[in-house]
Order: sequence, then C-alpha cells, then structure tokens
Amino acid sequence: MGRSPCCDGEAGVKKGPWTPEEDKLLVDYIQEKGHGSWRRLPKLAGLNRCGKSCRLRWTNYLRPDIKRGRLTEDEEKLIIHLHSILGNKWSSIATKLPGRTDNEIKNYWNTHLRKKLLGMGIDPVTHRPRTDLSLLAGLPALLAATAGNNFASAGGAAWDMNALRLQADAAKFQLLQGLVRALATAAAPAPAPSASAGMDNFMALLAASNGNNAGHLGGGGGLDQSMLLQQCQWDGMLNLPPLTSSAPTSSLQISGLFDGFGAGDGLSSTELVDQGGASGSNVTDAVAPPPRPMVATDQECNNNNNGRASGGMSCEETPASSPFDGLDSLNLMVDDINTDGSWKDLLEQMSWLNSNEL
DNA sequence: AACCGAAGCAACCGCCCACGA
DNA sequence: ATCGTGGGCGGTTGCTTCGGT
Repeated sequence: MGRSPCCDGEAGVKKGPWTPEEDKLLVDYIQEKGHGSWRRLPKLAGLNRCGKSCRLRWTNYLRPDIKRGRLTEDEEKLIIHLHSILGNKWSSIATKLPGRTDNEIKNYWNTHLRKKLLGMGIDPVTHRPRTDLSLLAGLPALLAATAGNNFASAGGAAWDMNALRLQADAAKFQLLQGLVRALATAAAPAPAPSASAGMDNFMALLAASNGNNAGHLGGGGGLDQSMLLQQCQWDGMLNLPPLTSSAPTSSLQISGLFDGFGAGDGLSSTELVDQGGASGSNVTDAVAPPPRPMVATDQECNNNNNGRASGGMSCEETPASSPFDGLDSLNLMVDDINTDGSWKDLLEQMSWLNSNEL
C-alpha cells in the first residue's frame, strides 16, 4: 500500500555481510530486551543497519535454536513430502523442521532437491514423473545414443530393448518410461489415416498428459503446435534411424523395462480417461489383436495387487498375446499414419508393448 | 602447484500481503 | 480507508569450495 521498502532512503545504512561485532551487538540487545519493534531496534542496539536486515540476520542465523549443518536424509524426505503438499510455502515447511529456517530450506531446495528430483525424472513442481517437453527434448539424444550401438552391431536390423535399458542413462530412461506410459493411453490411430495423423495423435497425447500440469505449456489445454514442434526438436527426432519390425526376444525383457514404475507416479490410463484425455483403450482396441482394454487391465492389476497399483508393468495375472502378432498389426497401422518410417514407430511399438505387458 | 570455471552456499534485496491501529 | 509494521517469498549477489587441466 504505497509503503516504501524497508531500507530505502536510509542514507548511510550498512549493507552486506555482518561482522562479528555487529552480530554481538544484535544478540546482546535481543537477549536482554527482546527485539520489540524491528524498525527501532537498530538505533537502540547501536547498529547501523536497517530493521529488516537485523530481523533476517536474527531469524536466519543468530537465533539460538538454529540448527546448522547439512540436512539429513530424513529431513530431505520430509521437505520433499511437504513440498508436494504445500508447494513453495517455505515458512510452513520450516515449521515442521525444528531448527531449520525457511530461507535455508528454500536454498537447499533450489540447489539440491530440485536437481535431485529432476535427475529422478520427477517434476519438482508437480512431484509427478515428467511427461513434458523437456522429456521429449531428451529423447533424441537417448535414442540416438542407443541406436548407435544397436544398429551397428545388429547390421542395422534391430532395436534391442534390453540394451536400450542398459545403455540408457537412468534418469533419461525414467523420463522415457513416463512418455511411453502416456503414449500407451493416447497414441491412437487416426480415424482417417493421413500423413499428419500420427502427429495429431501425439498432440492429443501431450494435451492430455499435461492436463494435470496446467501452466507447463502455457496453461489451459491450448497448444501452440509450432512452438511444440520447436521445443520437441521434432526435426531431430525424425532424423533418427528407422525402426524395423524386430522385437525383443522375451516378454520379460519388456516387462523389466518398466520395473518400479508404479501408478501414482504418473498418468495412469484411468487418470487420462477421467481427464477426458485420449482413451487408454485405443492402442489395443484399434491396433493389436488383444481385445482387453487397457483401462480394465489396469483395474484388474490394482485388484490383484491388493490396491497397490502395479503401474501396469508387472501384473502377472494378465497374460498378453504374443507381442509379435501385435507388432505386425501395429506396423501396418504405423505404415498408414507414418509415411517416413521414423523413430515414432519405436514409440508406437513401445506403447503397444507397454499396454500388453500389463 | 597454480589457474580457472562451475557449482554450492549464505545472505541480502525488492516486492508483496496480512493485520492491527 | 489509510498507514505502519512484520513477515513471506522469489530472485539475486558475492564469496567459497570443488574439480579439471
């Protein structure tokens, strides 16, 4: 309300690091008389500082109950948990961590925990697996790096899914998991196949997968496709090696790819359906022989696992049909919607495999 | 060992808001 | 309704530490 900043206009007020002498003056005064009005405190304590500077110095550093030193693992977990609930309410978070200040927690979050979550493939804002554009931006490098070995060693013939897992950087692979999972629910064949249908489906996927993360793509559901294309480095993706119909030799290889990717970590097919996003049944319904819709499979898995969502990756009660049958059908579909035989085929195949390894 | 750039870290700044007088 | 004050938070700054050459 028109109030000028605390220290504006106070000529000669010292700024910068506090000296031990200043600290002592401040501590002695507060311990003897309490801080009272922070605005009047500096003059009363004999300090050439503004009141706010004194308050911050006291609350963030000089207070006797401040706990110094690196945060413990338990504190880290608590901060992450609280942040997932409270967001950037650092002071609220700090009240749950005795001896820690909001500023300290904020700094620790920005320098450590944020990066840590990002490295785990978790969006530090939403605390959900990243299915956003940065994920896509990382795909070309990931896939190109993997393709470099596989295509050379196999005479340019096959993608070895197990090798993909082994060779991929762990963090990037988690991002890939998120995308594949989302793709499995949304990468439907176009009703009227055309050269752009695959892209349209992809856009629908992104719109759906970002429904929970409003703001990431400019908020709301509206997508600027040209912007999206630019950010996805689409051109780079299209230049990746073409995919053949070769498939992993063992379904176990595939299911292993998704170990540890549990529902609640990301967008489940049911979540997408609930959001009004692309139906999770599309892939299997329209592409592959197995008649089981993914939504039903998810639910069954949940039931079989006593409510603990499997993430659709390890439910042993739902045998899938041979991936190879599905791949044949899938490839026919892919041929329809993709005229260039690009890397997108891989994602399509993986999404199908994902949906059939539930 | 010396240098240098990157990363980490503590602390401050500026703006804003809630609340009470 | 207005003003003064304390407090919250995002962003920034400058120093220190670390790791590579």
